[in-house]
Amino acid sequence: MTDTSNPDHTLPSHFIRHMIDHDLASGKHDGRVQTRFPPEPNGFLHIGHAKSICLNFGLAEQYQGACNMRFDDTNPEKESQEFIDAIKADVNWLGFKWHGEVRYTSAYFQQLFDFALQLIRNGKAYVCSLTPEQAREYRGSLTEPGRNSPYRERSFEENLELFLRMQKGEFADGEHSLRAKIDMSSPNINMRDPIIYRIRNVEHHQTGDYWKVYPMYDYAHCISDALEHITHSLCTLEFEDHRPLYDWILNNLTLDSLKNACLELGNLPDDINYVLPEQTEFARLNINYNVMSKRKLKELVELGLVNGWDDPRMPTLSGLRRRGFTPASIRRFCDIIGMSRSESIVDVGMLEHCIREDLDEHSARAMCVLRPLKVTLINFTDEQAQTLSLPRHPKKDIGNRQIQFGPTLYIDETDFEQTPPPGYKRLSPGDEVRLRGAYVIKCEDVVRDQSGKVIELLCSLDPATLGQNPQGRKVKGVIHWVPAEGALRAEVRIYDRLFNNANPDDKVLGDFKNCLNPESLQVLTDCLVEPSLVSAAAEESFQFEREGYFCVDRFDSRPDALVFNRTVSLRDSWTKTNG
RNA sequence: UGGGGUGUCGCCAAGUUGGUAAGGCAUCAGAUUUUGAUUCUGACAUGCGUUGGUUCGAGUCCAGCCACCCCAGCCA
Repeated sequence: MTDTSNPDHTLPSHFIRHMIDHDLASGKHDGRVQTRFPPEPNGFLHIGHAKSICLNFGLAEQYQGACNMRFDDTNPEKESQEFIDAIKADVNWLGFKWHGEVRYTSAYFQQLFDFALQLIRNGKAYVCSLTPEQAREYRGSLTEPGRNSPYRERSFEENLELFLRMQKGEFADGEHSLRAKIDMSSPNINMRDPIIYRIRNVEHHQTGDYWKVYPMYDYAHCISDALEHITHSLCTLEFEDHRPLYDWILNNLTLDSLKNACLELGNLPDDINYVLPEQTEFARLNINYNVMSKRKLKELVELGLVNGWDDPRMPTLSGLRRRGFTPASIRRFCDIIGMSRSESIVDVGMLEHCIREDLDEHSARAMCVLRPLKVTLINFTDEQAQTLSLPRHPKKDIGNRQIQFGPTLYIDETDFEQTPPPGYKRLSPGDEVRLRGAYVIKCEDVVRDQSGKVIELLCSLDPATLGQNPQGRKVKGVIHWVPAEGALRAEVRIYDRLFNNANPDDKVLGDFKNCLNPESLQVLTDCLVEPSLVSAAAEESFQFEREGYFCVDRFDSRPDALVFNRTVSLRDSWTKTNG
């Protein structure tokens, strides 16, 4: 990635790296680091997932280990192949390579089922026939212990028979469940005989209609980790209370059976010491002015409040991509936000900083006039027209672009002010300004329509100012422009934050949708871009000088009808302090 | 009022076995600049949720408070 051009960027230390260093020093996993990224394919990935992706894949890279890509697909009702495809595309786009083939928890359903049989045989699991409502009642509450299920002491023969019949499809959803026999009075509710298998008579996107019982996350995840010989199982804070269960499941299965299954799957080099995986939690990512929950993002999509999962205003990876964010900028962001166990809300300015940093260095410059205002040069004729050559980048030598300079051109409406405020450095009546890469011009007259709106500026040009400063006076400002001859019409989509409130999740708002920013999308259809942009490729990024960074929309832009998305504006210390 | 966590600058976040508060973002000031961009320079926590205690010395140890987050899906 572009990190190679930034030798200053060193990997920050954090508690997970410290832990791994410690494990490695003690020889715990024979010096191996095996991680995994385990999304459920029930939605699109967002920037919060990027944190996890960068962590898991990044750690594997740093320690010469490996990171598996695994779809945690134990709940067929909410999942689909569409999401699987989108997630794989996003991870690839971010630039990470997973170890071997893509894994699926569903590919372990048989092993998982066999391990359940083992638990039943050893009296560690039983079939419970309480209804969901009754089960909730028996579970107790946060402050009161639960009560044992009346089915808790069924014989193992009966449990075995019932569980087999559950899988045969003899029962309706919810009629029975398989539960781990742990402790109904545990202060940790996850340990009150958690359900590990439920009946679901539905088709699974990977396994079809073969299975009638599906394992729960807590049961499947730890075993899947063990089967893939994961050394460090990293997840977010809300799973902290699940860790005792993660360990309980693995510790109540025989180590040999786990190891053998792992060996059979080819996930364990036979000369290596088999150690069970351990779960470690980190804080999930929150960014102000954004929502990060899959449920809320899905709601925005389904209610049509945004134009799909890849709407450029969405914090999804596909949205950020379409907006013009680069994989390098997102990886960099994940690096600088750090890793800790304290819940925090990162300023969206950090993300903006990362994309500006990347695009400033790598994107070509170009000129685009968002709101065209005609300028006619009164002392310059068609015969004097010439071709100007401007560098594509102010610091890096990536060639030049050609621009026609003639007597008619366009500047931005906002670069002219009839009565300029103090400190104004643009064009105003009787004043001079430089046209970027060209001459200094002076506003001699203003043409208005009946309503008084300025529709044209008549300016004079100082022929001695091409490539050099005028004698005896200082010209304060530089503005961008586009030639009337050859400029291309373009649509430019300007995006603002999706929410007006820094914390859309705040309960006092009632609903997060109450603070949607009605002006988050502004479409400008009469923009003019310089001729060199005819050859702009889909997704290519440019800095439109003095405006910001823009990319060619990967879906809607055509050579004869260009569409640009503003990724982010330039930093601006002028409009920040003035209107 | 059960259990599990977290509290270091406006926002993130480092802080080895206690030794006298890294860095980034943002902000402010100045320099350079044919992008009010970039770049550069400088400023920005006697303070580490709070109250006590131990100590020559505490963000780091101890105790008590306070605040916030997570958990009662046959979701993940």
